[in-house]
Amino acid sequence: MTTSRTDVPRRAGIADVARLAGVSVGTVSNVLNRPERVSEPTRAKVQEAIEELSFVRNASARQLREGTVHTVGAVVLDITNPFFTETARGIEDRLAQDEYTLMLGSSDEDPQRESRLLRMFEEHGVRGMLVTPSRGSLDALTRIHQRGTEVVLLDHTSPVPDMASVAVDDVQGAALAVRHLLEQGHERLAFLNGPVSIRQCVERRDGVVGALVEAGKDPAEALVEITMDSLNAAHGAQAMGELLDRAEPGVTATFCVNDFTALGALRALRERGRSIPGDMAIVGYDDVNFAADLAVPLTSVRQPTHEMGWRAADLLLGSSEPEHVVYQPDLVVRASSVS
Amino acid sequence: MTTSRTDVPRRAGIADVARLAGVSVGTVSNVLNRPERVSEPTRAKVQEAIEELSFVRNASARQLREGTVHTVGAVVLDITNPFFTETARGIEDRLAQDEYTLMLGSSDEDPQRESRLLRMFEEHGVRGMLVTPSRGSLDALTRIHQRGTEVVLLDHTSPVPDMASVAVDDVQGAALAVRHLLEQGHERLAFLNGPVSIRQCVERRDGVVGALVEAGKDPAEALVEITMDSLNAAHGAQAMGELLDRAEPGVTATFCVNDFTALGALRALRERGRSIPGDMAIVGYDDVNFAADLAVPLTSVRQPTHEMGWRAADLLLGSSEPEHVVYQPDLVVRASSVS
DNA sequence: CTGAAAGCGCTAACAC
DNA sequence: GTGTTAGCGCTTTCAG
Repeated sequence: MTTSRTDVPRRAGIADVARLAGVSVGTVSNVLNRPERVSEPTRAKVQEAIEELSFVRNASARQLREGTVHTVGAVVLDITNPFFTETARGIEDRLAQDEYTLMLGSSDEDPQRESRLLRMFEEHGVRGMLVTPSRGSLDALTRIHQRGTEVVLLDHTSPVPDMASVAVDDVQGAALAVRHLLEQGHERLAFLNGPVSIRQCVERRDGVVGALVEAGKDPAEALVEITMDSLNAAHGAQAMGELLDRAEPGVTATFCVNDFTALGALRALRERGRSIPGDMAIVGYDDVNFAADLAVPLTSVRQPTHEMGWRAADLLLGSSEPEHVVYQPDLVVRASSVS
Repeated sequence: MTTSRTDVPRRAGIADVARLAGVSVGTVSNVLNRPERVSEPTRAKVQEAIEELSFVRNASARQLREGTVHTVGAVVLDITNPFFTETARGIEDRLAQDEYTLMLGSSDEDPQRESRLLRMFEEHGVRGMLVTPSRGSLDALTRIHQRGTEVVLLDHTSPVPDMASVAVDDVQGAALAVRHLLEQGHERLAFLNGPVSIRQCVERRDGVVGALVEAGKDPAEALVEITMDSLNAAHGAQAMGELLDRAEPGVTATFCVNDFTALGALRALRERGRSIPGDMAIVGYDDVNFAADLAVPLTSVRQPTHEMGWRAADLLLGSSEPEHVVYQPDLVVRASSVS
């Protein structure tokens, strides 16, 4: 004996509410959207009917009618990367203020996965998208933008003036780190960097070189760069091992392109009995949540991730002129670089 | 001289495509949804028109018509918590397989924020929701479920058989940790735990006590529990300091309710010159990404987070009977607990 | 202040 | 194989 009727009672609609309250659908809609235009008693009746039927608005129908929605799409490279996790939280917090819903996806820098996300967001008619573009996806974004969906680039500067962007200055971040090490009296530096296919690695390299030149040094002499395939602790440890094996004279400080790499470098140093920062000073990048609590607290470059996400969403919802925001990172000095 | 026509050309619809291709809207719809029913030449014409107009389907209209959508909502406590970040990625990966869109929100265990998210998801007519409920929100979820939206509880066992759930056994996780420490020959243990308002803390405590009893020990004697207000490194360090100050005789191992706490405990031990694991063995919980790369690699309880998210989404999309999955955690043994 | 009715863009019968 | 058409649930003129 099935009771399909009560099992899944068709969701009550505005018409059901109107019927129960003894008014027209127009009035119910007014109660929902412009309550001030409805007399107190009718409003009460309608509210009661809404409770009674546990009526839930149908966002699709609303959006179909209104054209625009309270939904924003975001594409990051990988949500498990702390940088993007924090950024996503910033986006979420700004959207919550205006009761917007966040659609989120990770592209993994896979063009196919990325374009699938962009397409889905566009189909859903999002109010706008916040996108960390991977290589070569700007064309697609430009087309989407031309078709009328607002786009804010995340962690990327904009190629065109009418597409907003929020980024952080990687050149400066690396320069801060290197200037700090030079101020501590180090004469030669190592730089554990990632592959040139990663934009951040290229820009941080520019910052490193720039700061050396600015200090009157010849990068060819003062800098030892080691390139890693991947930016994790294992590769960081291996790269530091290689550096120590080379026994480069006078290299007393290392700048690591991110904190995980630095974590590996610290481990390699300890395993070889080197003291930090006595034998080797270390600076990382990202200021991840555990940087301050390591055996030797790690000096690191901090980026305003939450703020970036917040601001990117704000650019979208604020809907003024497209802006191009570039944040400046900070250096958080800890024991790994000062004695 | 404004060109509002070309500035924001009204998004092309199925009707525009039909007109340009010289066919009817029905045929266009068929090309989109059941291409096999359309002759090759017409399909080509339609595809061409689609390209030409850069037509993008309107998901709202589709959903309104079809009733159901390719959208799933997820509510976690805080996306910046690594546990949920990994879970979210698992959800995302499963959804990607079926071209579903993920709507995501963090509740911060704030009932208001949570119910706002649930309401928005329900209004959007999501296919289902994956929810980590905070205290007392099960009633709301039950109502939503009764109204016809599928619900899968995340990191929480289900109170009713027809609401699916995916959880991990916290009692077992803690028991694994304690058994391991007992096997290493420790006679008395400390347990740095969080407040009873956190379910996990209560269950892990049960696991700790259970494992002691199982080993024939009296928890009142063999266990020193210190309660922390918050589960971060600072509180962990403070709690470990307190433990050392008390100079409890024979306490040679500490189980920390999570890895951040353990990180703080490790720091406190080092600052006081204690050796790890010689003077004090440490076990954490969560196996965060940096656990293996610390100065003393941390033994920790690993939970299949990505898998949990994946499975939760799979329960939803698989749409068979509601299931109640309970995962068993693993203990990852590292240097912090074995000499 | 309230009601009636016209769509928003699309899908799925149902005709042809 | 293709065309016609009736809605999906809601908002919003426009009358009353």
